[in-house]
Amino acid sequence: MDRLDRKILRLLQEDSTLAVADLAKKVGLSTTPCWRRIQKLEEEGVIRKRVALLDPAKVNAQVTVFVSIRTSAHSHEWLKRFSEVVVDFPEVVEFYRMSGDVDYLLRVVVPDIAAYDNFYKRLIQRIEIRDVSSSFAMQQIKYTTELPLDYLVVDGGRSSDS
Amino acid sequence: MDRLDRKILRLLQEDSTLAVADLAKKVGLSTTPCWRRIQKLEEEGVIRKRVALLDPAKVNAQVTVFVSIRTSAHSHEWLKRFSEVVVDFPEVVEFYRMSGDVDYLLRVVVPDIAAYDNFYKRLIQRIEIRDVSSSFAMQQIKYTTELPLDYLVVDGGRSSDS
DNA sequence: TCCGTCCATGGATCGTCTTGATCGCAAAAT
DNA sequence: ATTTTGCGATCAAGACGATCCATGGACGGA
Repeated sequence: MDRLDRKILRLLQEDSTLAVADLAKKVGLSTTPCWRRIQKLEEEGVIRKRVALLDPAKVNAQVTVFVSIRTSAHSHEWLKRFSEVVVDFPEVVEFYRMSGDVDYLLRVVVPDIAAYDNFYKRLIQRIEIRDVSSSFAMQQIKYTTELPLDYLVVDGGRSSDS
Repeated sequence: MDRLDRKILRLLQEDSTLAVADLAKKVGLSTTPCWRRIQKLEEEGVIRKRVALLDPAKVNAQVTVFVSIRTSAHSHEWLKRFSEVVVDFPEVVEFYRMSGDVDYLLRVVVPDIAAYDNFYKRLIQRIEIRDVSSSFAMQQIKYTTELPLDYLVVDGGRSSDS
């Protein structure tokens, strides 16, 4: 994993439709070794998958709600079922177990407040939850799937190269 | 926008490397009209872009921190500068303006707590912020870039088809 | 010096994309 | 009832990119 791999990852995170030849040119390699590096990154699982990102507004899923859940002392069974139920909802796009005050945090995506209410009802109908609190996002100022590559350990030192 | 478009979107959200011919087969079309639909969805901006998703652990960015920011009455200038500064950090992968108690919510991705501390210092060094509170995620139970397509308005009624 | 690793280059093959043309069906319009 | 219109199916063909192989050269370490 060196500076060149990092460049490749940076570019593919932005646009995975780039042709290998173009990618190679930008990275400063010829196509064959560039192609091999991509293969390796995929084999190693550094590149997990390639997906299409949709416009939330265009698919009528423009409202984000963060749902904080507190759950004082529950059985292992409950936790298991809780996870399964939550993960099943396509509206739940992120789901974290947290430290501190809140136990679980969900990011839920819906068209509007009415749809969120409906989602909420369906959720608490499928599993009993103690303490729930919802916060609505007014605006999504940044959303990216690009992970920072600054922390990658490269063998050639920490060149913070483009 | 009909049931077939929805199927196409569903599949491309999962895996954008699917060949048009295979996609067409799964959708129940022949390749040419399927290809034309994909083009249209891209022109219309329903499909925003195609990207590679990386494994957070493999790029040393496995820790998620949610940062809640409260900011009692600030100037428009401050808000503008605040947004610019925050968006600039590659560690900030999501950034929302919220309703209710918290004013802004960030999702920050770093390798460990030490790196978060460093990030935090760099942030408050670049802009003065009143009230900040950080919550660490212990576990990422679900993370998907797939938006729910159940709310899409299709002309052929609400067939909740595969 | 010798070896191993990595790159550049060129070429060959193969699959896929992309486009155009034509035909047929079915629903909507007149 | 007939026409129009809007898909989709099918066929065909050229362009393009991915993939793989073989060769030769540069560089650093043992």
